[in-house]
Amino acid sequence: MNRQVVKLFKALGDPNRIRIIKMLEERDLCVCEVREILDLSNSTVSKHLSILHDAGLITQTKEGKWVNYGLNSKSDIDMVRSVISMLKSSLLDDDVIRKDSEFVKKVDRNDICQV
Amino acid sequence: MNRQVVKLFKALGDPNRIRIIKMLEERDLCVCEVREILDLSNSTVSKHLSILHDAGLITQTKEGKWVNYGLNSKSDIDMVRSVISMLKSSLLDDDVIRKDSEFVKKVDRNDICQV
DNA sequence: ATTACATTTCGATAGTTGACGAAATGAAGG
DNA sequence: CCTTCATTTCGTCAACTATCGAAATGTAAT
Repeated sequence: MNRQVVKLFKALGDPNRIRIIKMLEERDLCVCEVREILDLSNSTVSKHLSILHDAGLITQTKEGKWVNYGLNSKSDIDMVRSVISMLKSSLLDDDVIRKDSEFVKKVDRNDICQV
Repeated sequence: MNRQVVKLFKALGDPNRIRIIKMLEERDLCVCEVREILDLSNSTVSKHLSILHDAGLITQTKEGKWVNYGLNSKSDIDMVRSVISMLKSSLLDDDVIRKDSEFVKKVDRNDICQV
């Protein structure tokens, strides 16, 4: 059967990846910004992002030495758009998610990105 | 952070559980009907159903020696209702899902349930 | 072309998951 | 209360996943 749907839900079945999706609601982010917020290694964050990308949930664009990841809100796939908009109205009262969002708003890539 | 959301997506991140959800769109089913269709052991099916139940996606009601599982379309949780209705309009063209649905329509519990 | 730094890939490892069969539990009817 | 049969729980095992650090790759500026 259709593995894309399973892949989509699998991608969302991890707390760190949900946090990433919610952070990307604020703005596009690079690997090292996400690393700083989630407090994981670069390689782990890169892997999480590639899983989300593979599921069609996020886009990936090069900008100089950075790779910007953003929500794929314009996806061709109905279910991807639905899930993204569904998540937009969820977890609004979650402390971790709220803190993450604040951090994303405040932080400047040039301050925190030094591997 | 809120583990319920993660639990929900984890529950849906398995092809057999997606098949179960889609079967339950046809009608309520007991463990051994699902076992027959998915061709898994009883214990495995029971586990899958308990994961879906734990995620709030399905209801569980005793009927004599059977336990009927059904979609929790009236859930209090927005995201559960959204996901259920989202899945209703998905995978309509999937061969496995279509075959499963046909099977569910045709089959009688009393014919197939003998462990 | 060398350095600096962001990112990805690789190899290893601990923890989780999906599967089974066997044993335990529960419910209905003799 | 004994049997039957649906279901759940338990113990085990193989496969998968999340994580890390190290090595490899990519890109910009010196």
